Amino acid sequence: MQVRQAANVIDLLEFFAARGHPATLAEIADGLEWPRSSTFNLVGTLVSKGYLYEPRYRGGYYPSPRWHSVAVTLAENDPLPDSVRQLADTIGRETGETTAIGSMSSQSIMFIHVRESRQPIRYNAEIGTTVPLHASSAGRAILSQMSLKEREAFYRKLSFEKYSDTTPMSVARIEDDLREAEKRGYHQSDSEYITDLVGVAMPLPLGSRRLSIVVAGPLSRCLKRRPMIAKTIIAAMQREGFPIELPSASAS
Amino acid sequence: MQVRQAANVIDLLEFFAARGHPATLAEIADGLEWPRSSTFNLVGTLVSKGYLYEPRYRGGYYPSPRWHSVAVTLAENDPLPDSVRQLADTIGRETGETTAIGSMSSQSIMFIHVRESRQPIRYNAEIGTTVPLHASSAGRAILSQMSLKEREAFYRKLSFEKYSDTTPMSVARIEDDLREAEKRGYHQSDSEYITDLVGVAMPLPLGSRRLSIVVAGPLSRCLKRRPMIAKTIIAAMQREGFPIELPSASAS
DNA sequence: TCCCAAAATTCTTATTTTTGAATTTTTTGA
DNA sequence: TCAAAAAATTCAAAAATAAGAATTTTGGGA
Repeated sequence: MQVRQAANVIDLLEFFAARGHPATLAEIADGLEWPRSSTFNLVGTLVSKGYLYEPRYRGGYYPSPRWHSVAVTLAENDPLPDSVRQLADTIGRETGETTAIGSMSSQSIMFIHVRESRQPIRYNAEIGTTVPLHASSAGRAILSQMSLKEREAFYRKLSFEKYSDTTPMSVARIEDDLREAEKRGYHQSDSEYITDLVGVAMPLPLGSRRLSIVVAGPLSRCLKRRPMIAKTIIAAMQREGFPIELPSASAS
Repeated sequence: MQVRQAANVIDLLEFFAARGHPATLAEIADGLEWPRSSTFNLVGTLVSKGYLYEPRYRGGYYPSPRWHSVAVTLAENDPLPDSVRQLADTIGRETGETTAIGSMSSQSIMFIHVRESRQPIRYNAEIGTTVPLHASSAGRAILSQMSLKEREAFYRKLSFEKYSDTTPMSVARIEDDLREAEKRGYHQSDSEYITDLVGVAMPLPLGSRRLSIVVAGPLSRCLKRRPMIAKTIIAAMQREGFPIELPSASAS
């Protein structure tokens, strides 16, 4: 069950991030299509908590700098090593495509670092974007780091949803993909979740964290380049001292 | 009316900021004294929004780096000039007491920048801390920048709450304080809101923003030093080119 | 491999919250 | 200065949620 007002807090935060300047109650209500009275209650709660304030008298509300100080504290405690950021940056520069670091998150994989391509047509992802674990190369690069037992636990909860014609729709198909990736030496995807989107991914174990690195871009530019992109990723990983592993799909 | 689940999102965020590492559902539920099922729903909502993730498989949840990227965007759009931060730092260093920049926020004043004293006994405030507009020197330094008409609008909504023996309990008393501050050349407070806390404040108009700067510390150390602290504040403001104003309490 | 304890997840209704409409306050323009 | 419009705030019925208890799943130890 979704907690509506928790989602509303997030929507309000993103509303302000997109807007970039204060908004009155009426502007918030109109912008998010919320009833005035609901907006009034939510804003009042966040004001009383110290997370919204009125920068100018009757000039509307804006998130207080407290968000920033809390977020910095959180980020300091959950550090992604600079070497990993640099790896993504290097690979992003060399391939010219959007490059991201993925981490498992429930049924999905979440990007915890993103280096966007500058091409006019590119894969637009941001930190926090999630994609299905089983229907993406970044996801399968994480699945391949799990034991068969762990994967089976995951499959038990998985409900297959058809995002496109190429979305894998069975456990057998996913396991096949993992075996093929092992032979090939890298994970790949072709419009399984987002139409026209092609990806190449490698597992990126980091201590006990299971991460993956993925390069993704439009079909037109990337489909044929997949082997070359994989070569670029693997070369950069070796240069920077990351282990190259594609554990057997049947490993226990 | 308070929106419970909005407050819960904030509490969860601060729970993680204080904890510094991932927590399982059970740990969150115990730590915040929430029912398991409610915790389950709230965490699920934040996960689906991309604001919580599982850094390690079954290793508990942690806020995703998305908080950080959104908070940075927000902070970039609501900049407090570096000159103001430097002013607070200078004054904090020179007085040895906690120094803050206040901004109006509904019925209160919120600290949007804080430079904490390093003394073992000191005023502990953080970004986002609020204090009553009428019962603090930082607040009256903001009130003094408002026209009588605006102040009257504020007084109409004000409900007088007795925080201590010296809390001002009438409009006349507040207006008296403003007049005295005008003669004195600075605003001051003595345990009006927090017992044992003494403050000295100056208005800090910044374009159309009405800010104030306040130095606050324990009674034992600060009561007699108030004139000296005021001198330090004013000298620093003049050096750094900030206007010294104590608008008449009766200005329209 | 099985069993047990702990954690996660589901389910249902009593309770709380949401929100449309009404009211009050503030701002704008004449 | 006044009137009209816009914004903020209140309120109570309607609707959605919270959370206790039950169930299922997981991980660790024998």
